[in-house]
Amino acid sequence: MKHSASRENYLKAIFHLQQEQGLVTTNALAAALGTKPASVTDMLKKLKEQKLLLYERYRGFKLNNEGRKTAVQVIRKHRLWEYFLVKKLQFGWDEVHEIAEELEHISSRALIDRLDAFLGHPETDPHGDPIPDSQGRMQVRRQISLADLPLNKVVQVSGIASQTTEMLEVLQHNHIRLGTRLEIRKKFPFDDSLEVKVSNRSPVTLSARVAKNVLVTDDQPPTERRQS
Amino acid sequence: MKHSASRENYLKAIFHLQQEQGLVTTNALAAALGTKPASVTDMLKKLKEQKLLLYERYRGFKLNNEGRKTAVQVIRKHRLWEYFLVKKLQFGWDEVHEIAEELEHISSRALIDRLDAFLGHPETDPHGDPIPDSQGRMQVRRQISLADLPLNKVVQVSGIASQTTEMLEVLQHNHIRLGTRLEIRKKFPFDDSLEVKVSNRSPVTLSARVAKNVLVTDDQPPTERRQS
DNA sequence: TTTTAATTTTAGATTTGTCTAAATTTAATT
DNA sequence: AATTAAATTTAGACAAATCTAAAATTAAAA
Repeated sequence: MKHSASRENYLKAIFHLQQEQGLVTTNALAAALGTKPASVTDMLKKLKEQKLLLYERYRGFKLNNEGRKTAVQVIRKHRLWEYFLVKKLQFGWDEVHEIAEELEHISSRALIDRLDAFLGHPETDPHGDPIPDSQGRMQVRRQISLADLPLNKVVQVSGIASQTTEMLEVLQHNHIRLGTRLEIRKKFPFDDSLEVKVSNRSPVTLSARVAKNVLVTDDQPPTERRQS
Repeated sequence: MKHSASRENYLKAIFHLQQEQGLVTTNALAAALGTKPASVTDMLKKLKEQKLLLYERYRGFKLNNEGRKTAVQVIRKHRLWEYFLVKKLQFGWDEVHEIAEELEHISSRALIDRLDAFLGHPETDPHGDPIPDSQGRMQVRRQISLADLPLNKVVQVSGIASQTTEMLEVLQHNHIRLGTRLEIRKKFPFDDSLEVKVSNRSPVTLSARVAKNVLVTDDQPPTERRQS
């Protein structure tokens, strides 16, 4: 099965929205893809015809098994390429997303399996997101949002939900990156902003908006995998 | 300047045909691209509008400076990726062409420059073809066709002109690959076939068709580079 | 130098993915 | 329950890249 870059982007976006929001709406998908709702509807019909999607007009949609499998393979490719770019080509973790968006659409299966081996079968990408293995299995991660973290509990940054350049700029400015250890010192109910202590630095203040998009784990990364 | 994959393929094909045949025809280009002459004409008009090509209807065409520069960058990407696939991912030199055809259209300049550095600025790809540097300069190679080689002169295989799977299969079967040392033992004028002694093996016979596509150098690879 | 053949180009159609504007359906409010 | 608002879909159009079939041009042969 060969899919166009555009189709793959739709599948990937639907997959991610399914995970986060449970149900996906045409508008949300259009926003995620930077396209228009009408275009989304057009594509949904095509994906349904190709049996990648369960869809009935006006009544919502979700990936079926085949669509999910394809989406996970695209995510696998994206994250392996990100890992390659950071670990082998010395890119910064905040520079690789755009490039991986292109590389993820290279179709060769042999390529990605050999790349995986070359990299030593990494389990998480440079943003802390789990990399599906060649069977589509992916680590389960007990991530919570920094916004939901109780006071004075030390955790490790394990993922960034919204990876816009603007967002990553804020984090970089505050010396927050994957693996950074931090804890919440104070919460301001007025605007839900937080005072956060990062490693051995002086405390910084993060807006609610930023905090919501910083994902943390209080655990060592677990090693179980489960079927996607 | 961003160009579509299709435009880049046209530029690359025109560049190669210019080198080999001197002048390029619509039919030859269509054949090289596996497309129809009418499609070529359509694209020529677009490339002319984008000022990558000198073209007048019915009167032939060739790349201008801008078009040549773009073509060379695509070739650079193609050959660096091939080198990466063979040297880092352990692909065979006869397996990488298709994959590099996709990878060559990834647009990031930073990516290709870092890949180049990661690979140690290689000068030739796994098929023996020179890799243009970041300025588009490329090694001059004194290659001649095996078909034009005199008897009993030991040379090294330095390039394969026609890289079809079928062709590469013949070469692999006869243990001929890049860097292989060989000499011609006998020429058969009847069909221009050759008896060739490969390294320390027993002699094999090659058809004129195959011999024409095997390129050899009698020299150490020269190190001058010249502007493309 | 006509005539014939080959090459190249145009004309019109098709596919993929997108858009705007209008219509339809569902959800929310009064 | 009727009305208004929001979300979604259809209808029709467009750009890119391709195709087939027919026309135009150039080259080759008689």
